[in-house]
Amino acid sequence: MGRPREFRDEAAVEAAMQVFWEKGYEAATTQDLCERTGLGRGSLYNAFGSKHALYEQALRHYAATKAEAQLRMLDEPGPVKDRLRDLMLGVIDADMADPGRRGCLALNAAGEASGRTGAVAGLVRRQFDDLEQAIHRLVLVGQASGELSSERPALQVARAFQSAYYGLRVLAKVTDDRATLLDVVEGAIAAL
Amino acid sequence: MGRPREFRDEAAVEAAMQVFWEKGYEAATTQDLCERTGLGRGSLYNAFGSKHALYEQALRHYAATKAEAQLRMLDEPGPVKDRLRDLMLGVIDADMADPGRRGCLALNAAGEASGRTGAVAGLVRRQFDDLEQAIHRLVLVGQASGELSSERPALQVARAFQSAYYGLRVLAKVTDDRATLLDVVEGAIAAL
DNA sequence: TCCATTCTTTACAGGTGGGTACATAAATAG
DNA sequence: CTATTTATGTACCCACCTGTAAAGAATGGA
Repeated sequence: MGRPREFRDEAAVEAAMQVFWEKGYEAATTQDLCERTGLGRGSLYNAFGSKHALYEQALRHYAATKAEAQLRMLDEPGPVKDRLRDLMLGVIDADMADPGRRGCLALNAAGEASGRTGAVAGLVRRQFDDLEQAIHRLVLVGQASGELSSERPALQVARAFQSAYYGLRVLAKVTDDRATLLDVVEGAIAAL
Repeated sequence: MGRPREFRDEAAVEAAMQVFWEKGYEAATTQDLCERTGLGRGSLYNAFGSKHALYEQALRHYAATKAEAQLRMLDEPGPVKDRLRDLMLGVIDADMADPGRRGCLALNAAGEASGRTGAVAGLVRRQFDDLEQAIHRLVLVGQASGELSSERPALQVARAFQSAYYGLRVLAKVTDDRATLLDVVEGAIAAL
């Protein structure tokens, strides 16, 4: 009972996520969050408790939407190499189309000192682990079908690819040269 | 003429670099900088002008010391694969020995929104380019001597390795599992 | 010795940060 | 209709942030 919320929690978290994504945790102000969510300070603190708690919610929301979409992309049919290549090409398109060069929120969180301890570190680690597992499964499929060589352990291959993936996202932040990023993609695929 | 400085500029920049490295640009306060450098606010602002200008100096200092040391490591004699492997193994040792998990300052700078525009972005880009060139030279050497296959363009190989290198540094921030990181190393070397 | 110059110290300014208190509004249960 | 519960809006707190002003301390040169 009691007075009902005038907003959807998820919509507010989505808006907050955008703020943290653009500015990072430290640089984002509670005023930014109020403006973007459309909430007054009272409502925002009543609903989420603190800036940091809202940040954690935003990271969870990112995992459940953006990161999840990436993982689903890997489950589509077709050759394993094509799926992994499409994952990287999709990232290049998305990152270069974004004028703010926000990159990956989880990766940004890992970069800030506040993201290397406590609950945030756990959320980031989980997203990294999920990606590792998804790639690992895919490599196993490729090795089973004979598309990929089975000379090296699947987990090692998966981890090397994952690493190249994060490196790609880092590079996409500082370079405007698509050719550089495409070299990374072809290099990573050739290494499978 | 005039009253002489009571400190060495480089020592102050080194101390400031440590602060930015540990906390990031946004979270570092001018008070942190004063305490760590041992300077009063007046001296600090007189010498460096602003927090942001000092940040740029710190990045330059990082490039001239830490990053430069990495590049020199690549110039030592021996097989190309060994040199590139040692680069990565050195990073694993350094990153895991660091309780603060600070990682690479340039990479951290790229993660913060303030590091994606203006002078800071340029400084970061330059460090990335320097590493790309160093690896590229090394791959060319390896291909010329026959140690590495010449099937793929040296620049592509170099860029893929560089990408894995940055991915490794990202992963080193969130995982405590050395085996994961060693997989990345072996995967990246095998891809040469 | 006196001056111009540069550095150091201290105090402070103006603004902004995250967070809270409180009065008011909107709903339900009885 | 009243009591209770929950949400909203406003006003506010106070700690802290970056940057500056001003006065005193060292230097070199005339």
